[in-house]
Amino acid sequence: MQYWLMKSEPDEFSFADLERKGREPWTGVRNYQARNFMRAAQVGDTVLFYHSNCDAPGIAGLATVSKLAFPDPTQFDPKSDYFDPKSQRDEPRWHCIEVSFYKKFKKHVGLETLKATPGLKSMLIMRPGNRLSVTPVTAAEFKQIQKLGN
DNA sequence: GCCAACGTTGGC
DNA sequence: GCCAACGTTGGC
Repeated sequence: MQYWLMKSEPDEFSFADLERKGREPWTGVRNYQARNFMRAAQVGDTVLFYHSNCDAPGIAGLATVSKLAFPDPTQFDPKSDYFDPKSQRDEPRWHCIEVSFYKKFKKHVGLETLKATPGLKSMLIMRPGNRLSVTPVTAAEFKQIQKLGN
């Protein structure tokens, strides 16, 4: 059982959107490190859903991984923003996972709260300039964040 | 809108 | 394989 933090811009796709839809294929990740983390994700892993690039950056709630990594269909779609002409169908460059809504936090855990919590200073998301949209979270970090949210 | 950080690209 | 230029991310 692993824990992950996944970023999304709420203008594009928010935690409320996930709650409404139930599940969502996490397409459009075009960063090798983030892709590798998704390839490592297992069904049942827990996901911290982070809102980035918005008025109130922070963690809105929890999701779960509901499908193992599979080829991201948007890489083959010329009409998609995420189209990658260099990716071959028999050797797809990009993968995505499916995430499902799990639980809303009672309290939104804001970035400033994460920053103010000593045990969370090591989180990758805290690193200045970090741009990974998928990052692993340790069990200890997860426990603390869950406490903050409930 | 600014700007620091960092991944990617491409010339050499 | 180096590295400058460029684009993007994301907090502020």
